Amino acid sequence: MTDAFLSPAESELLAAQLRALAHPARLKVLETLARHQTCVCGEIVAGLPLAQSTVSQHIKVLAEAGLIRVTVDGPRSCYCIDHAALGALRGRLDGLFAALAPAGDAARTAALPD
Amino acid sequence: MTDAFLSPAESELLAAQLRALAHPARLKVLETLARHQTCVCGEIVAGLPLAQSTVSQHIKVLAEAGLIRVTVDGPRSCYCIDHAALGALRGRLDGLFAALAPAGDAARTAALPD
DNA sequence: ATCAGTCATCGGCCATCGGCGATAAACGAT
DNA sequence: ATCGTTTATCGCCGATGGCCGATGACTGAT
Repeated sequence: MTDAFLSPAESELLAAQLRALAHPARLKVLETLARHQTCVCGEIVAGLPLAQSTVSQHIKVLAEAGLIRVTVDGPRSCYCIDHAALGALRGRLDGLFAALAPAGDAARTAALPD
Repeated sequence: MTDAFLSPAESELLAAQLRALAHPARLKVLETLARHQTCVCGEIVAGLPLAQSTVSQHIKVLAEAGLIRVTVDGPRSCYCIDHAALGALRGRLDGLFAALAPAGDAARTAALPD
């Protein structure tokens, strides 16, 4: 484990998923999806100060990153958080933070000065 | 806790830091910085297939996101990971993942099917 | 068949990103 | 003062992102 913490492919994947998360609107979409724990559709649009087409784009980004799943349910689409993918991402992030921590400082989980 | 998991300001900050992380080159910069646990300078450039100016830009992005700190040391600049900021970010991410998890599923940390 | 509702996609607009080479700025050494 | 070294900044470019309105595809109901 002294060679490379992230393979190029891993790095690319992690970066892609982080990029999908790295937008307030998309964070809000995920939050909305989590609140109604089952899938919703146009409610996401209602909760954002953006046009429907824009929200649709954001949803697409999240879906392409594999963070949410789409289910076509009649005339409307329902989305839900892919908890497995989110968990995997969390694992990757844990690995990243562990790699970036000073040497073997594995116990540095929740002890923050501020 | 039924209202908003992320305030608009929090959301903005988190998104900004995630965006800083969301690039393979910048991940590599952080990795390099972590390996030489003290600050380095042009070694970062040597470890990347990019021009010096490009790397400098990436470093700037990381610095502006508050993830690394710059110390001018004579003619050369030394960078080091801001572990406090990284820890804070990790905390924010933990909060995010907790908020996105199904209801009160706090124990879903490392049990992933795939 | 027609209409209304829902969502995805298209095209356009502008801002930002990511890359580069070139240049400037700061410093140590000669 | 003049180099050489190191880093930051400046244009420049193509590509991408984010936003919108408009349109299209699909469905269910009339």
